[in-house]
Amino acid sequence: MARERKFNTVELFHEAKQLLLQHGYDGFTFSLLADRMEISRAALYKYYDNKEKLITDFMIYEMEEFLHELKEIEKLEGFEQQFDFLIDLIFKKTEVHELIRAAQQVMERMEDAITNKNKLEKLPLDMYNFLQSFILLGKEEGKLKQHLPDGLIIGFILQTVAIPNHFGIPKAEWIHSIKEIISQGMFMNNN
Amino acid sequence: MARERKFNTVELFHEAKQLLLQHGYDGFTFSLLADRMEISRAALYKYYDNKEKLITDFMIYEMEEFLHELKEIEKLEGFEQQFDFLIDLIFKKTEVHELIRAAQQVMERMEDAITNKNKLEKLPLDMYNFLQSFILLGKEEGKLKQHLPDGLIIGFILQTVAIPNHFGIPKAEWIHSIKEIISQGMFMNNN
DNA sequence: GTCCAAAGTTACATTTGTGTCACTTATATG
DNA sequence: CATATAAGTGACACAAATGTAACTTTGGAC
Repeated sequence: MARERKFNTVELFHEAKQLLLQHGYDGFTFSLLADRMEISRAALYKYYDNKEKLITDFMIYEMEEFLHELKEIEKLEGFEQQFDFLIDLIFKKTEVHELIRAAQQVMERMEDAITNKNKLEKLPLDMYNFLQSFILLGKEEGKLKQHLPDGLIIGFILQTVAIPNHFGIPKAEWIHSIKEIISQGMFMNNN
Repeated sequence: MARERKFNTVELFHEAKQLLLQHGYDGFTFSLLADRMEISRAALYKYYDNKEKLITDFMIYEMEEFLHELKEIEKLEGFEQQFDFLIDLIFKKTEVHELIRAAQQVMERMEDAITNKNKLEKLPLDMYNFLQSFILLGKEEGKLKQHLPDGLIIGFILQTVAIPNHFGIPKAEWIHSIKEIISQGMFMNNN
């Protein structure tokens, strides 16, 4: 009983992601977004009170999706299979990491929109906590070194995705080498 | 034969760095910077034509300083000493990495200011090339695995600085564990 | 002490973004 | 086919950033 919508949330979030990755929080504007969507700027205000609301809604959506895919890890048996799955997932969803970074920026300037703030603060920790059971499995199976802090192990793995491949090493070799360094290190064993 | 300056380039770049790290390229403004320096905005235009010029000048300064400190590495004998020096330097100058990231953002929007553009594109590569002789030494001494791509080894080491320490693990333990993972990996050797 | 040149400021025009409101348009339903 | 209603637009007032130009201040040289 009303007119058809010109865009949906998935499209909107897709364009928002591009802009956020390109310009960061401060460079993200409703004008840019509206232009890309080929709608008027005012139309965006029908759905989101302001920039903060839109961005936080988007980030929550994005992180929840990542977390959802991540939960598939539980279906795999044994630490080494889970390890491979995790690395591959991280490289499939390269951006989530940058977005978590951007999320910090947003939170610094958030007084209101408390609902979202709570959710947004909780999600990265949820992810870390969820991954901790994966780390625990690795330590129980005697695969991971006991004395390394869980937080570092998780952070280390997640961070590898951001290593810039300046010399254009082929993706397969790149990921393979990263797995090797993470697991066995870059030193020879001849000391 | 003229009036005394209220600020010097070092102060200026110091404040610029804070702002850039906090707000990124898009959120960096002359107003913010002038406020912090307690000078008028217009005074900045006496020295820099625009935002791009100031930021690129600053980045070149910052990277050159890092490169200069990095060159001290040549005075050290043997790969392992150099390895320790490099890790410590990276953790001392945590921000350089984020700045290199921000530099990419700037370059995308640079048509003019060609002089700076060339210099700015060159510097990260200079750093990589310089570090390659360090990698070469490691491989020659039989300390580093021959088959790992140089670019990955360098990138990997530089990237560790950005791992977020969400759980506040003490700095000494943190850095020590990172060195261990880089060199020996996080897996046990019992496979 | 005068005077020049560089340092700094104030004030203005322009542009870009924000948020709001009155308005128009499309369409499912009766 | 009439109409209620959500979707979308255009236009306004306000705020903030940019770049420039005319102005004032300072301090060393003569």
